[in-house]
Amino acid sequence: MNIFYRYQEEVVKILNTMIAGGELPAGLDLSRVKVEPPREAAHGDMATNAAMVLSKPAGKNPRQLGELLAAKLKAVPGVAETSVAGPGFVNFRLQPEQWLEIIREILVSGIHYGDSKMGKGEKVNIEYVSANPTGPMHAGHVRGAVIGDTLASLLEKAGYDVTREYYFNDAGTQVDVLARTVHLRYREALGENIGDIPNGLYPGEYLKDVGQALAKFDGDKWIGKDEKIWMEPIRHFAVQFMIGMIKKDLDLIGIHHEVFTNEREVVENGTLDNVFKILQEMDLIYQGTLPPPKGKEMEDWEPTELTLFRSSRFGDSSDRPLKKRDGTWAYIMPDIAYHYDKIKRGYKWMINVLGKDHGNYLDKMRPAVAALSNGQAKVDVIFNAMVKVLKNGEPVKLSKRSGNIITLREMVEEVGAGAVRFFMLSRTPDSELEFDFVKAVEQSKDNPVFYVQYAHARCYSVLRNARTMWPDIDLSAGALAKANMKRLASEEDLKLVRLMAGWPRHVESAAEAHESHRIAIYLHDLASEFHGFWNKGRDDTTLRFLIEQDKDLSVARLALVKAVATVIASGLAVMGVTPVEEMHG
RNA sequence: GCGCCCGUAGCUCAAUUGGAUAGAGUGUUGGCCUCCGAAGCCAAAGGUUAUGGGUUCGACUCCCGUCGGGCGCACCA
Repeated sequence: MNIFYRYQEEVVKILNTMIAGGELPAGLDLSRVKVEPPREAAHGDMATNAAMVLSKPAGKNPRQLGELLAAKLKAVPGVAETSVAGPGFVNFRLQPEQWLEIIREILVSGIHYGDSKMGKGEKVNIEYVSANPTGPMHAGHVRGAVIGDTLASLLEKAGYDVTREYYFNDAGTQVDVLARTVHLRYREALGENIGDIPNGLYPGEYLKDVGQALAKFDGDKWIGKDEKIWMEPIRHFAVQFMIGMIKKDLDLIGIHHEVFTNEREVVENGTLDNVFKILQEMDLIYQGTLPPPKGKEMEDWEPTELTLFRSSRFGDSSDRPLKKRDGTWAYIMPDIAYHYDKIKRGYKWMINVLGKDHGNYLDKMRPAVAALSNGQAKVDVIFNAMVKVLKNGEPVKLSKRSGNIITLREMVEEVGAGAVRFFMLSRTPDSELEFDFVKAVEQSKDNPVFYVQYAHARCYSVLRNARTMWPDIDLSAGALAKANMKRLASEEDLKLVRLMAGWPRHVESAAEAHESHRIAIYLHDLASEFHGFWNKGRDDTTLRFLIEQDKDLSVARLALVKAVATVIASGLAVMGVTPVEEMHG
């Protein structure tokens, strides 16, 4: 259990005793009482807001209440000293052993340090990538892919039951275009001179592979036939091929979805009709005419009676059409049906990672999900902004082979999967990101991937040197956990430990906010603290990790170093980045 | 015009979801290698958090207005 909760419980226990003893009025709401690390380390190890939160309902001066609480808190085992500060914060320090215990916990838990039960095993569905199967993965897809995949890992670490899902549209006009292009490439594969790819078809040369595969598979059976005959089989063939290609691309950055759902299936298996019926039975469907959009000049607007969904009952700005005027389904209908399918599969949260240009997707889905789940399920959408791909500050030249895009494969081959993933998480999703091929492999502190990896490698460097110094030393986590941690008495030691003690809190708050990029920020902080410690050892020999004359202290420091490496590895694991034990090059 | 997102150091971005003196990197200035990896570290400097109100013990964070930017705006995917 995370150490802050432990002391939060102690604080609540004290408050309850005070209520029982009449020092505080009964019926106080203690849910807002928190124990957190103070912003300034100088204030203490932990701080509680209890006195400030309760002063009004308890009718007491916050400082006085704080003094009362501080006095009682001081008697709690493990607490070294307490004080009241500012508007009524109760700050307290723990006995160093309390902190040092964290090192043992990290060593024993390994990469699972920071795992939480916050999610209570609730089912969460994260849908990401979801690119249409018409081409290879490219720069435009990578960011959402990494954000979604990392969020999935993060939520798993926080105790949710996560499904990684990919939804692709194989029912729209784009896949028909794909089929036509593939037919052309197929004729080419069979020796025909097709000339330039006509406008409106996909120019990328990657479709040559599909054409060739089709030629090998079906021979010349589609030559000279009418489109009506070959459209469906070739579309199917091409879509399957592209999905296979996308899976291979995603594998390059370690992304593996568990469930692939296609739109055609949702339509053909009747889910869509079923959902419409359900909405009708709920009396949420009617025939009506919407007012024109406010203020916008619509030259072609004319009042039309459409089949409408009463989404405004669920917070939407207006009702929405589910059928076009010709009676066919509006485009949001399959999406609604798909979400209904997810609801039926038991998800409490449905998270969707989309590009910023999808604007009001959330507004459209939320009412439908609220209606269809009876308010039980929630949708969230993470919108991510564009990635600008640069090389030394200059826009990267586009590749002909892939159809004038920068493919994921090129990115990974040039800088490695770890750097790609780390960079994609280095900013909040909604801000634009520059991905520079040169910077991503630069070996300096400007490069956050390098900086964090370097800290990890340095840890292992220390461990290697320890073995040189004491060839028979046992560096296993189990052995190091038995080190004499009390020797870690310097402020530098404790700063690192406190930071690592906060890892479980970061995991939980990042998971709750659905913000995977915070992991990268935390790791950067930790790496920075470690590099700082390392350099202090240059001036002050008592702060070296390895001190030949003092093996007892050295072993304790080795435990600390191993713990740092473990927490970094734990964070990188969430990000899907492999930690390195040595830098090379 | 309506809705959503955003506005933080010269630049690129954080800020433990309402906490105490708003932090990193870059750029500028000055230091640190007989020493576990200087691929790094330390120090100085840089701010009325776009702006005006409000909510409360306390606001970058929540609410309202204004200014500025991005995206989306009946039935097109």
